[in-house]
Parts: sequence; structure tokens; C-alpha cells
Amino acid sequence: MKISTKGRYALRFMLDVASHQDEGVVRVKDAAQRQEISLKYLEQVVSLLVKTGMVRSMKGPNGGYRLTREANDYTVGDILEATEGCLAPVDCLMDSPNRCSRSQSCVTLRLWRELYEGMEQILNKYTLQDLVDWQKETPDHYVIEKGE
Amino acid sequence: MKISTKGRYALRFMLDVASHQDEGVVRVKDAAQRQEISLKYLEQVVSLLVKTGMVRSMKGPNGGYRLTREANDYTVGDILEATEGCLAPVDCLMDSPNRCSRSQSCVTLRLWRELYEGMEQILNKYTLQDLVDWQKETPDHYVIEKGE
DNA sequence: CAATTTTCCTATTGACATAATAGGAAATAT
DNA sequence: ATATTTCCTATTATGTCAATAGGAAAATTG
Repeated sequence: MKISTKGRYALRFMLDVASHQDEGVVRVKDAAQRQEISLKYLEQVVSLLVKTGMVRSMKGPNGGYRLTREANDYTVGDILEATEGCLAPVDCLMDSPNRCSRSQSCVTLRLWRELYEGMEQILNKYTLQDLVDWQKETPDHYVIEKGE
Repeated sequence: MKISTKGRYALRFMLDVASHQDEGVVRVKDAAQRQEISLKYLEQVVSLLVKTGMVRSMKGPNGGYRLTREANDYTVGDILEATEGCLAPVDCLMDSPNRCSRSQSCVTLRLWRELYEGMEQILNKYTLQDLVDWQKETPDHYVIEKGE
């Protein structure tokens, strides 16, 4: 029951882009450095964000990424789902091929449904803009940005 | 972000024991048959429930398992945690060895904490007794219990 | 046009967890 | 003594995670 690095890195990347896009597009290279994430791995995560339309990319020198919408128009759930896939705690909740045959009569399903709804409610309550705001509140977000 | 079979099977086993312990102790063999779970695998899951004091075991003929408390004294969260381990969505929330070094200043942590608290609230709201009650409501829970 | 810089795509790998299967030891009732 | 249960450990197949790596495609600049 853990969120993988895909979702966690994606969230941090989106936050990084949102916080730096006033300086133009954001290169993965820079984001990876600031977020202390492997460049090559972050590239792969970001490619999922491109495929799902979360960011727009521009190639070549002066290339990079920018958001496709306003920061308050992404819920955290949107971003996680784009990279982690469906967040339902059990496959039986969805019409997945590996839904079990007992799912019609299984009472635990009611529990999983309530859990899923509760999770979604929280994850859809917060937007990327909320994360940006939280970051402004915490003094620590200037760290080692000297070499620029 | 999925619950594994360990947690799911554990929950169904506990529910099975709760629903059948008026007929005496419950054998894994019977529970496995009713729940359509591999006997040998369920044995391993149940061993986690013994170690964490969720059930008491009795060996030999007429042996089996029974609950150690009243059904309304187990929250669903208790049972899941006993088998799945800590349910926190990221390790950074706990003082785990693989907590990342940025966790002091990481704003996503606030999000994960809220998610975790929301999940726990739901999982601790429902008890094993609730599952038993739900099962009584649904007519389907008598199925193929003829061969006994 | 050539060189550079970015994104993009695919392959490979080591480590680990999952979900079993399997065999037999220990305990206990008849 | 035998049968039946829990208990313990080993093994395995499969898949995902989290990277690492190399290079192709596109675009800007000189």
C-alpha cells in the first residue's frame, strides 16, 4: 500500500515546473538537480506526464516543459493517476480482467469502495497550486540554488 | 497503490472465522474452501494473524482458530496492518531507514500525511462486526455450503 | 550547414516482493 | 498408534520497481 517513486517524482516535478515556469520553460536536467532525482529516470516519468497531457514539451536548446493548464486546475489525484495508473486499492473495484469471480457477493468490496472514495476525496481536494502555496510558506525551499 | 492478497485474504479469513465460530473453532481448510483461497497460502497468511495476536490457534484434531476478542473490537485497520505492515503511503512519514533526506522541507509530505490520516480514519471506523452485519444483509452469502 | 542542446524512445539490469507450491515437523485428540 | 490439525521452512515463477545506458529525433544557434 505504497505510492511508488513514479507518482512521488511526478508530483515533485510538476511542483518544480509550477514554481519555476515564470523563468521560462523548465528543463528536466534542472528539475532533476533541484529535486535530487536521477535525470534518466525522471525523463521516463516525465514522458508519462507528456502522454497524458499534463505538460507540453519543447525540444532543442531553450527547450523544456511547461504546464498546459493553470496550477489550480490540476488536482493531486490527476497527477498521481497519470503516472501510477488507477489508484483503486483493489482491482475488484474496477472492471479489470483480474477482478475475482466472487465480487458480486463479497462484502469486503463495500469497504474497499469506501476507502477508495475517501482517498479520492482527499487527493482531489488539493491542487498543484496548494503545493506551491505551501512551499512559499516554508522558508526552507531556498536551498542550494547558488550556481545559477 | 494496491492492497495485496495478504491483507485481503486476512480480512476474509477473519470474517470467515467471525461468521462460523459459533460452530466451534474454524479450520483453515474449511475457510480456504469457502473463500476459494489456496490452503497452503492461506496458512501462511494466518500465521501472521497468530503472531500478532489476532487469533488463537489450537492444534490437532478438533483444532483450528478462534478470535481472541469480540468482533467489534477489531478495526479493519488492525487486521490489515497485522498482515500488510504499516499502511502509510510513503516511508517518509515514518522514521523508516529509507526516509529521504529532504523530508524536513518537502511539502508533498503534508499531502501524504493528510492522505494517511484520511485512510486510517476510514479503516479504523469499521470493525469486523460491521463486515459480519453487512454479510447478513446480503442474501448471497449462502452459496455452495451443501457438502457439510 | 555544422554543432549543440534538448526531448524522446527502447533495451537492459539488479533487487525485491508477490503469490504461490511443496514437504514435512510438532502437537493433540481419539 | 493413527489421524488430524497447526506450524515451519524452502523453493519457485512472475512481475514491478528503480534505475542505468545509449542513442535517435528535433530544434536552436553560430
